[in-house]
Parts: sequence; C-alpha cells; structure tokens
Amino acid sequence: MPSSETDRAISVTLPDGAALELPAGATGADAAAAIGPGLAKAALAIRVGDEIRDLARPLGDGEAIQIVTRKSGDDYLWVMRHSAAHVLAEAVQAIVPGAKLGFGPPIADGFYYDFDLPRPLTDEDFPAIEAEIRRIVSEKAPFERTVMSIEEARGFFADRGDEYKVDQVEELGRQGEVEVSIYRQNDFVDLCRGGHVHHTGEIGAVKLTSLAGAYWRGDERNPQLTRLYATAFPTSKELDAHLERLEQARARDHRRLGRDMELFHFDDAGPGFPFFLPKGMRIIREVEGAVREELERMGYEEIATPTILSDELWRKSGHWDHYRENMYLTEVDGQGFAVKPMNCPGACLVYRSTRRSYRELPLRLAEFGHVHRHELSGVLHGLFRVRAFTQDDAHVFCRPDQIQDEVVAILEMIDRFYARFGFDRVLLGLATRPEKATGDAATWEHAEAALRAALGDREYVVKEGDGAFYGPKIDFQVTDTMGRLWQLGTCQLDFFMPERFDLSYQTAEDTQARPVLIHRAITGSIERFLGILIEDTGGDFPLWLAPVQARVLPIADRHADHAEAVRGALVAAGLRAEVDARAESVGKRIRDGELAKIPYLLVVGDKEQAGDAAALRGRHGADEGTMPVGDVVDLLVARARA
RNA sequence: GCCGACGUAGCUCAGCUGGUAGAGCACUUCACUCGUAAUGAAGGGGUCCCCGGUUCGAGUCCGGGCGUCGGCUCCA
Repeated sequence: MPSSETDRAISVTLPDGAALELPAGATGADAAAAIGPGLAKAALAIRVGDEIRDLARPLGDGEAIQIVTRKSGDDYLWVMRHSAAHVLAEAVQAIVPGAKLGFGPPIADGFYYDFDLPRPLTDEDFPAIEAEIRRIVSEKAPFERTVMSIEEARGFFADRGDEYKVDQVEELGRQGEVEVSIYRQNDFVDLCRGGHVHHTGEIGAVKLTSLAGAYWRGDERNPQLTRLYATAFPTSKELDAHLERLEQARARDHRRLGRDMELFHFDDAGPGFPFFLPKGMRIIREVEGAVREELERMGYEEIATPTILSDELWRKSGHWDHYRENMYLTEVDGQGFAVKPMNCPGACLVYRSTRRSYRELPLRLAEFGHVHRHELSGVLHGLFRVRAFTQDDAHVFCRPDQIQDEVVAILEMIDRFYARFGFDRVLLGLATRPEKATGDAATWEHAEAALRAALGDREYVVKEGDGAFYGPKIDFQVTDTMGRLWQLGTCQLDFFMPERFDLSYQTAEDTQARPVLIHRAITGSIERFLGILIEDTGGDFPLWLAPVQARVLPIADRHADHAEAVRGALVAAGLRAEVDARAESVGKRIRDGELAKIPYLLVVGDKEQAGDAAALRGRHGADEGTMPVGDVVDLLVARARA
C-alpha cells in the first residue's frame, strides 16, 4: 500500500535490462504509463518473474517486470484465456440457470471452469454454450475490476448462493488477505485476481474440448464438480492449427502405434495387463540389454525373487498396512499369500540369506521384477499405467557413510542411460516425507539432506509430502506426446526396511551394524519406458532398437532365393531382418515397408542376384544405391552399433 | 473408485424414426512377375461387449454389469 512520504522510490527491471524508477506503491499500470502512453493503453497485465499479475497490484522493489499486451505471445494467450473462462462461465449460467462457480483458470493449451450444476451437462450442450460464448464475445462487454473487503465479498457471494466462492474468500482471508478483487462483465461477477483483456470482443475463437468430473479443491472428500475444458485462440485459423497439432500428436500415441506396429496387445481378459507381441519383445530385450550393460559396469549382481510370497512377509515389510488394497491376495492350503507389488522384501530376504560383512558393502542386488498392483480402473492408461509391470529394480545395501557416493553414481547412471535413448527433457524431483509415513522426523531429515547433497547443482523441484512411506526419493519424469508427466527412474532411501527385517552386517570392529537400503530403478518400468520410447520416436525407432531393422524385397519370384540369402546374411550378423515375397507390386511393398517404419528396405532383382548384391533404401526414400551383400551387412551392423 | 462420452469384422468406421448387418484397409485364392509409397478379380470373416427388460420383433429403446477414451483422485 502506498503510504507516507518517508517511503523511498522503488526500481524495477525491464525486459531490456533497463531500470525503471517508480514511486513506492506504484502498480503495473503506473509502470506501463511511465514507459509510454501507448503501452499504458495496450497493457493488459504484467509479468513479474514467473507470475502474471493484475495491473492494479503494487510492484515490489527490484522486481523484473514485463508488460503483457496483445503482442505478448503465450502471456497474452494466458490472459485472454483467463478472460475466456469468465465468458464460458457466463454462457454456462445462461444455458444452465443455477450453475454455481468453482475455479476457472487458464492451463497449458487452454482453460477450464468448474461448476456445480443443477442438472448434468453433456457434450450435446456444447453447441449451445459455444453459440452463447460467441454472442457474448460479439457484445464487446468490458471487464470491470472492483475491490471488496473480505467481509464484503463473503456477504456478496453468500447472497448469490455461490458457496464455493464464499469458501475461497474465506480461504484468502485465512491467508491474510484483507481485500479481494472482483471482475465483472455484463451481469456476470467473479472473484478473480485478474489480468484480463479490456472487453469480451478481444477473445478470439473458443472451443469446448471435454467434460470431466473434478473434486472441489482437488480433494475426493469434497463434492465433485463438473469441469468444462476449452481452449481459445486469437483467430479461428490458429485454433484450427492447434486442433491439427493435437491430431498429429494422437498419431504418436503409443497405444495406437503399439497396435499398428504389433508391439503389444490388451485384452478384456486382463484389463491393465499387457501382452507383448514378438516385435514388442524385441525392443524390450534391447532395453533390458542396455540396463544389463549398466549393471555390469556399475558393479551390480542380478537376482530373481518369487512372485508370490506369504502374507506374513508383507505384514513384516509394512506393505500390509500401507498398500494392501492394491495387492492381489490369494489363499492356498489355508495359508495367505500375496503377489508382490514390489521387490524389496524379496531382496531383503536375499540379503539375510547369509551373514554379511562390511567388506561386502555396498552390496548391489538388481532384479527385473515383475510386480502386480491392483490400480483403480480409472487410472489405467496403455503401457503408462498398468497392473503388472517389470521394474528394472535394484537394492543397494550400504553403510551410512557410503550413501552419498552411491546416490551420485545412481544419478549419473540414469543420466547416461536416458542420453543413450535420446531423452533430453527429463525433470528431476525430490519427494519428501508424506503424511502416511513410518519413522521419526530426524531420520527423515537426515535422508532428505543426503539426497539434496547428491543432487548437487542439478535442477530439480521439491515435491513436499510426495515421498514413499518408508523414505524420501528422487524421481525422474518425462512427458508423453500429450504433455502428461510420467515418472520413470527413481532413487529412494530407505532406513526402515532394514529395521523391519533386522538386517545387519559385521563391522571391522567385530560388532553388528544396520545397513542402509537404497532402492533404485533406471527405467522405472520397462513397460512405461517402452511407451515413452514409442511416443518419443513416433515409432521411428533408431536402428539398434527397431524390431525389424531391414526387410528384403525380391522384385519377382525368381529372386526369392537370393532375397532369402540376403536375409540369412543379415541375421547371421545379428540383425533383425525379414523378406516380403508377397505377390504384390514392388511399389506396394515399398509403401508397406515405409508405413511399417522399417529402417532399411533392400530391393533385389536380376542385377543384384547376378552380382550377389542388394539395393539399399533408407527410411523416407533415401536411396543409397546397390552394393555387395557383404558391404550392406557391414554398413548396417556398424550403424546399429553407433 | 468418481464425472462424462463411447463399445458393430483384425483396424477405421457406416447402419435414418425398432423389421435378424455393410464399406475401405488387412487376410485367403487366382491372374499378373513387376525396379523404389497402393495391379486387378474373386472369396472367407460378425454372440453388433455381456446379462436382464420392453416389444410380434432389439445392433437400434430401458436397466445393470464389464471394457475403452478424456479428466479428477490415487500412484512404492
């Protein structure tokens, strides 16, 4: 708040690095006016650091600011969509009288608005709502900002029966706000921190995209609201381009490519349980091979532990208390068993199978563990969220003083592995103590500090309360083709499992000590990793991963034997090759080979047969000419290794 | 699990207000034996997701279940 004349002036930084001096308490609007009258008129909002703010909010000393106008690209889209959300809400209230308002923020690629509705909404209502939006847009109704005290706003929204807005006003009050801003267009009024276009006419093409249920404040104990997703662009041309991009992204969907390329299959006989087809297994074996190379290099030993183990074991491990509802249980001969949802108890039993010395530590035990988890039906999603998957799991048992080095080595291993597959945008997260946790606060803090130290100066986000019940973790996330985030690798500290299983080792001083357990996975889940790999490459796998690396096409029947010989030479050299000798034209078979995304097509006719050669065609028509079969084999082997 | 939509041949889909199913691609066979992105013809293939109900009659209407898709919540 602007106050006495004793306040000093403030200074903010503009995008070009210049400093702008303003009186204390100056707002974004003041800043825009200070820069120029044109900008003052065009200004819609202001970006301060990562945040887009209302022009009416006072600026702080030293802040880096950027005025948002119609020409601000993504920032403009953000502001315009925020305004579009208000118009959507006005339209919905016109179509469905009595609709109560939840939240309605802009999000990546669009915006949504939550409603508590007197009647269910279906997509048949979309055209009417869109028509109403267009009508409101054509009115060019101004967005007007007013300010109310918390008490005034509470009463205002209570009178209107907008209970969720009342809840939010109260929440803001608890957060220490003394007044809130209200935006109005036509008769529509919304509690809103703002940043809006001047009038509804500045909203471009709006399209409703989907309908979903969403809990108030994201808590399933709260009422479920109806969420209407939509997007908006300045022009319908840009909207169409966006819809076209979405369509292209859908073509990379691993579920679609997995079926088209015959990699895997899902069957009603086992919802969430993937069936891997021969070509899918070829890729999986390559991925596993890459993991095993790392295991060898980093001093791991591979083990295998049983899929089904006594429920006694799961009681001891803590899974019974924390995870039972997600476990597949069975009973045989009057004894309870559970299908493993994790591999750690098995690894602990391996550790405990003999007496351990400090000289053996760190003991790194790896396992390709096939685990089963009964996930809720609504969360299943292709290979990304399944009910049975293979963890490239490992458990490192070490002394407390070895934690740092081990975690550092694991992070480096994961980095190297992802780089090999060409994953560049990997997000790191540090997940800390959750509500449902075992162990004391001091132990947790110690563990979290160890992980922070190992992360060093890497970029990562802290996810408060997102850790496993037994310890904090570092996780590695990547996005799929639709922008959803999925966790792959993980590195978790566990101070509790060794306790529960009473694990120990003999120290140099001939005493018994408790090892620390580190859980880690590189791919996290081979299945999920494959899904990401499919979407990342769009099915155009690098040569070394391609399920079929080369296909030989004999021009006519009389070239079949030579084609077979070429295939034999490729296979003998360790390449995955096949022959397409169907009675179809060469053009047709070339086309089919391209559509099957096969890296190399080898055409053989009279000329090639006579010279024991093959004509090499790379993906997308790259003609590399005719060369002796031996040369083709050497060339492809070299490229597959690169 | 919750909200919404959807479920017809291996795939993509058509099938109007109820009258017991159709196309393209794929597959099989035949003819053609072809030089770098679709040769032609013929043929096989369906418990219209499942279970009930309404009706003379249900792919179509109603109820329940299962599955899939988009979200929410969850995710060791």
